[in-house]
Amino acid sequence: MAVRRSRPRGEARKELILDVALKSFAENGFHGSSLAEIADLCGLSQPGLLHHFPTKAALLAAVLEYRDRLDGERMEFGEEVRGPDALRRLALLVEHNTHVPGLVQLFTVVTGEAVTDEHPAHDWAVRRYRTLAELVARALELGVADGTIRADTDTRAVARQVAAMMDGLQLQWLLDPETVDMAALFRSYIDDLIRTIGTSPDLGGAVSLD
Amino acid sequence: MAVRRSRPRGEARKELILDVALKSFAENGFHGSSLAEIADLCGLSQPGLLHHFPTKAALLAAVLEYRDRLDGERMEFGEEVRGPDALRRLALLVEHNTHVPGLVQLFTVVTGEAVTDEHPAHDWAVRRYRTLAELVARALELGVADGTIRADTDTRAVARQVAAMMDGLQLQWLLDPETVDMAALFRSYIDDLIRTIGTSPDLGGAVSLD
DNA sequence: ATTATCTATAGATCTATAGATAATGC
DNA sequence: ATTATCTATAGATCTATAGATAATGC
Repeated sequence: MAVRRSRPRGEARKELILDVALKSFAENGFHGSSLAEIADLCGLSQPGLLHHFPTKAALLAAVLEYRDRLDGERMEFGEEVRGPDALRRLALLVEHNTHVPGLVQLFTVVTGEAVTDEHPAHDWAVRRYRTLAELVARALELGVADGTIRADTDTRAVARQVAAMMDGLQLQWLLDPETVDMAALFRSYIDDLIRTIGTSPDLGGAVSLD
Repeated sequence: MAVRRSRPRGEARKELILDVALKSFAENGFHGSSLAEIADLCGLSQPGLLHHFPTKAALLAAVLEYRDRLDGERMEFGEEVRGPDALRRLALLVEHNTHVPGLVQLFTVVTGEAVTDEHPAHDWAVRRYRTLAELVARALELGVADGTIRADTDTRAVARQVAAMMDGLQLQWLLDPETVDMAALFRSYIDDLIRTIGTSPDLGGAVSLD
C-alpha cells in the first residue's frame, strides 16, 4: 500500500527490532509486552516481526543477548584488574549505568520476573549471577594472591554481596531517581568494603599487630 | 449446580482470595496473573471474584496491604531498638524470610515490575522504600545519640544500602537457593557494617585516637 | 434489604500459523 | 532461490459489565 521506503536490510532491521523490543521489555516486562505493539513501533506487521524472531520467548532471549553484548565488554576486566582495582572498576560501571537507565531497567524488570522457574529468562538470570559472582570472586582471589586483599576474605561471599548491592541500589534508583544517588551510594559501599577487606595501611583499615 | 458446601463467609472468603492471589502475583507478577485462574483456584467464577475486589489493580493493592500486615509487625521495632541492635534485628528478619519464600517472592517480583511509572504498584513501591529507609535511618540516628553508632555516619546512606543489600540478596536467593545462603550473607554484611560504623571497641572497629 | 454468587457476553487483545506476494541476491 | 513482508485468521485468553438468582442478616 504505502511506498516502500529505503528499507533497512537484514541485520539493520533486526537491530531496530531489538532496540524497540528492549524498550518494551524494560517498560512492561515479558508478560506485559505485546508483539503487536513492538511490531507496530518498528513499522512492521506482527507476523512480519515473527519472521525475524519465531516466538516471543526467542525475541526476549535475543534482546538479553543483545544487551549482554552492549555492556558486556564493560565487564571484561582481564587478569590485570584485580583486588581493590576490580571493585573500583565496578563502581565506575555503576556510575556509567546512571546514564543508561533503559538498560538498567531491562535488567531489573526482567530479572525480577525471572525468579519463577517457568519464566523464559529464568536460566539466563541464574547463569548471569553465577558468572558475575565468579568473575568478582576471581578478581578478589587475585587480590589475595598479590597481597592487596586480606587473606581471610571470603571472596565468594563478598562477590555475592557486591552483586546484591548493585542490584538493590539499581532498584531503588529506578523507583526514586531524585532521592537515590545510586553511584554515590555504591561508591561509598565499595570504599568501606575496601577499607574492610583491603590491606593498604594508609586507608585506615584495622592495622592489626599480630 | 453443585451442593453448596459450608461456605466461608465474608471476611474468611476474602482472606482465601487474598491468599490465592498472593501466590499468583508472586509467581507471575501483575501482568502475568489471570483473574480467571485466581477465581478458579478459589472455587469462584471470575465475576464472582470481582464482586469482592472490583478490579485487578484493586486486588493487587489489597494483596500488598495484606502482605504488609502479615510481616509488618515484624518491622515495627520501636524506639528501644536502636543502633547496632536495630541492624541485628534486620538480620533476624532476613533469617525469618528464608522460611517464607512466597512472601519474599511476591515482593521481589512485584517490586521489579513496579519500576515503571504506569504500574499499579508503582506508588506503593516508592513509598515502601522511603518508609523503610527512614525507619532504619532513624534507628541509626538514635544509635548516634546514645553513642553506639559513630557520629560521622551518613545514616540515610547506610539505610539505603542496607535495604539494597536485603533486596539484592533476596533476588539471588530466589533464583538460586542452593547456592546462595541469604541469611548468612546478610548477617556477615551487617556484622562488617557494625564494625565499620559502630563504636564498641571490643569488636575491632577502628579505634581512633583523636 | 443486602450480600454473594452465577451465566452470558461485550469488546479487546494475544500469540502463532497458513498462504500469498513482492523484493533481493546470485 | 531466498528473504522479507503482508493479509487473514484460528483459537485462546483477558478484564469488566449487565442482569438474574440464591442465600443471609435483620
